[in-house]
Amino acid sequence: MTKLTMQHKHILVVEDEAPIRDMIRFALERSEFHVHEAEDAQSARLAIADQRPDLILMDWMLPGVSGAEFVRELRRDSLSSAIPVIMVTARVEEDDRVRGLNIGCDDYIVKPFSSSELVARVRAVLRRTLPGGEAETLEVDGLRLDGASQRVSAGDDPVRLGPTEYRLLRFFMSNPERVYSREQMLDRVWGQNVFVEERTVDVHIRRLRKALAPFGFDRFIQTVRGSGYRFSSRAG
Amino acid sequence: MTKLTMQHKHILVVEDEAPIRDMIRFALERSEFHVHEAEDAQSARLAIADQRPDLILMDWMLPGVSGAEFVRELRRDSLSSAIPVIMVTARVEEDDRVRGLNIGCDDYIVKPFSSSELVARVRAVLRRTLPGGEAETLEVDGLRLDGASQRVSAGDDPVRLGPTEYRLLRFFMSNPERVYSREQMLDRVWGQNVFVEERTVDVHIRRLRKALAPFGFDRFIQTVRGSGYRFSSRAG
DNA sequence: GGGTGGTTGTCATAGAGGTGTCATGTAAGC
DNA sequence: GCTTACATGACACCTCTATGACAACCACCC
Repeated sequence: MTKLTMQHKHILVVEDEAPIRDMIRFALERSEFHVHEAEDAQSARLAIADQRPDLILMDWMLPGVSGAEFVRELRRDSLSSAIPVIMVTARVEEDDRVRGLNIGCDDYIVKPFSSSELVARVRAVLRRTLPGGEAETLEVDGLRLDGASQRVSAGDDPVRLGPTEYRLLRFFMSNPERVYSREQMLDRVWGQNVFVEERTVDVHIRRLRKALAPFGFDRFIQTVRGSGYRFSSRAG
Repeated sequence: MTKLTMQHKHILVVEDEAPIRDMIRFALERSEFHVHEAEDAQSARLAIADQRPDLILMDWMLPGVSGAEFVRELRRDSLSSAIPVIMVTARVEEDDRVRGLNIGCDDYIVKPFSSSELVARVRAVLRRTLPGGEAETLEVDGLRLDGASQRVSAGDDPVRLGPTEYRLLRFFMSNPERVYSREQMLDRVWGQNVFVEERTVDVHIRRLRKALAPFGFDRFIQTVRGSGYRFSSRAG
């Protein structure tokens, strides 16, 4: 497990209104987070590539792109697909659109909010997503997932995985010995509020198993009938 | 088998102000949840024992006990320790709120809130906590049931169980040394209001015994003629 | 622009696997 | 010995999962 202090975590605030940005910065820094700022999508992209923040706090309304679109973009890129996102919305925007669309954010917070609420939600999301930061290297019995290079290998042989299978495996390896329902997996691998059939998980499980099978590692991906799946190096 | 869809989940609303209770009930029922209500801690206790809700929505300020205290109480009792709790707080109470997520509740929501925010948070929490229910690990004399991985092992050997047998064993292990009638077992293992022959319990008892027999643990499942069954590590 | 190779989500279908009920065998209590 | 209650094996039904195929989509290159 990584360091338990979530202080010193880097948070990127993407918000075009300076007063709100300041308020957020003040609240977070008082709680000992490191804060970076971006006013628009473009500078956010740079900041992400540059700083590799641990969490992104993003306004729903950005000049140019909509928040939803931007989150989708982030999720597509393997560099940023693992970074949790908290969406900031105004109360008036807070209806169907925000949560009906395919946004893959991890939580959201409604303006106006108090600084303690902000900090609490940031902490909660970090707590949920922390283990398996992203750059970490995970290894189980010769199956190695290198977060920095985004590569998976079995012994000396490389394992070819699609982006989704990679994220799925990373999720499993950072949360082993534990059953997850298809719904939970959609939340944590695909992103929250994404409208995807639950059965789609089965298909990606199969693809992951297929890629691991030549090395015998498909035995790690275990089906728990009626509940979901589990990653475990021990026998089923 | 019971359907696992999130609709039809039972939610207990613990709130002393009738208007807010009504608003919550309206919002949740429109989203096809079943709602039960309680005005204070005492009637909440009864409702929990009686209805076994899937989620509790609790006001921070209750007459008598504080919400925090009540959550702590719920977490201590094995009957309720696995039920997720969303705390409802007023904006003025926000100082306490930060502690909210450390208190043992799963999320919180600030008054005034919109019904869509309420429903979204309820759904999110249910999604996170769905499978398996209890995550705690139970062990008796080398027979181990691990809630997180939904796995049962006898010493080092895994024990293969179907879903129903797993739930049955978990029920037994968390309520040992006590006789339960077939009807009680149907209620607590199959779910209330399920139309199943009482004799079916016998069959699942047999299946459980069969799975445990290779390790000698079938002796824990004891028949009490005329009454039902009992789980006990002591001789029958 | 139009391929091209790769990835993704959905569906249809096949196939395990689990479930509830019954018929029959066996033990317990009187 | 008789009655009643439980144990057990078999079985038809049904739910859940595995798998292959496919069309839509994307990034990239010619």
